[in-house]
Amino acid sequence: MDMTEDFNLIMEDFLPLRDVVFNTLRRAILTGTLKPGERLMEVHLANKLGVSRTPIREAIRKLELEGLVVMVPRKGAEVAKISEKSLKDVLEVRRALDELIAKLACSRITREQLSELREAADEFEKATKTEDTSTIARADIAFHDIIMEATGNLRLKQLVNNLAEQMYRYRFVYLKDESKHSMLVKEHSRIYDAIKNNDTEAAMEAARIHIDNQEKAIIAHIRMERAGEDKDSI
Amino acid sequence: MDMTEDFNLIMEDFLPLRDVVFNTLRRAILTGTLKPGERLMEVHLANKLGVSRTPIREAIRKLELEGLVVMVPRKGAEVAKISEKSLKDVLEVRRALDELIAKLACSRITREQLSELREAADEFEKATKTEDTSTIARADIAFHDIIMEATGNLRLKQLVNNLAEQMYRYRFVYLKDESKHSMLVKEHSRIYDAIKNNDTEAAMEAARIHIDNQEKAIIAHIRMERAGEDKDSI
DNA sequence: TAATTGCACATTGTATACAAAAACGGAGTA
DNA sequence: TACTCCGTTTTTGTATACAATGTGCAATTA
Repeated sequence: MDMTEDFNLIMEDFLPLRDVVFNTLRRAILTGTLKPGERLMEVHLANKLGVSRTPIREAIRKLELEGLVVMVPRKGAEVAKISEKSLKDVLEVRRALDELIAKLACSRITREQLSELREAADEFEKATKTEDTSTIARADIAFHDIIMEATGNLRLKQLVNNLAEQMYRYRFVYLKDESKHSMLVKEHSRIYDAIKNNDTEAAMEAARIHIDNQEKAIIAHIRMERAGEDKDSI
Repeated sequence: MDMTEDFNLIMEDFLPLRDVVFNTLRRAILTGTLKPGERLMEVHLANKLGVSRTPIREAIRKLELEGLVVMVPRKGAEVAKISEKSLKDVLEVRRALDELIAKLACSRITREQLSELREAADEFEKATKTEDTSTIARADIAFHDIIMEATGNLRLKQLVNNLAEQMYRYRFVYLKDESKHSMLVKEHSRIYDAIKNNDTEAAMEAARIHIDNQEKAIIAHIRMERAGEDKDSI
């Protein structure tokens, strides 16, 4: 192999190698270091990461079930391609789940969580002033994590995390556009207000709008990206 | 080991052994042959199924990500315990997804699918007359599969399948009770009518009621089961 | 008797070896 | 040139070997 990919083992001490490899490969896929359609060859990865084939294979089994890689029989694993259709599918589900999250949060949020949420919303507004996209992204995640936590539903959390990963590489898209920042701040405020007032309908509506806007930005971005690239896979 | 579990390799020809093992173990867990908390010891399973440890381990990695087994570090895998809380979490999510399915099916179902759905509803009614629970279960699954297919959302299908598995062993509970059969038939009819008339609100409502009734039956069953058993795990 | 140490064994974690199938390439032929 | 056949190589699929860690039991000691 001529190319030297720029990823290395993510050392999380005392985790089994398979999990270390799993996290490493997952991050590489989600950040785009491993590109859609790229083959994952076991010996190659094993040499690159300095482990044997066994942990590599076990990590690939998990990535397979997570949908990040697809297996071609007797050929091995390759990074899953993300079509516009599959992204729309994901967003369709996320919309429903985000509405559920908003609804549950309304009835279950505690006083402390509510004040944390207020702070997180303020933090987000402050972050949009810094113009640093990754700071903004962190603040956005923090805000939504609090709402997620308030639902008290672990399974829901797990599912949404998994779905969120599928669109990870597009997260920055809708945060980079400064003209949208004030709108995002307003949307967060609406969500906060609705939850505070225990107004289920308003909370769900606000969550829906929030996702809709993300969807528009992401789809637009993908179309652009596709126009500039080669063919049918994004 | 003194006990002889009654499961054998499910032979699906030309699938890699790891997938055969995966299906075998999954079915064993879902049907209760492998009980919650039971340890999955690699050599034991390997001998029992007549393969080496490698496919066993790879199958376990997938079951792990699916949530059917949990790993205890340096101790190995054991069948996940299902608490009432986690089941409620699952059902809460399923309710939202089933409403989404109903909504999408309303707007996207084709003429053929609609007539298939009519037939499936009739088949279900017929099945309830046979008194054979597994026949009824099959008919129920067939009915819901058609609606699922009509949504055209693969990701949604995948998620719901996974969630459904978590409650698989309780599926029979709400189908065994004959007194509920006429109600189930009515519920299916309501769902069919709503979808046929493209009445989104009614379809979602009907789906919600359908799940609510399942939830009640399952929770009641679990409480009974728990009362008759030992301790805190179901 | 109760506690503790140490050893043997059981079990997982990781690496390697072997088998089989598919991909590749080159020689030969029309 | 285009095409096919055949062997070589690469790569996955499966099995086994080795390492490391935990667990239980017995023997020893206070």
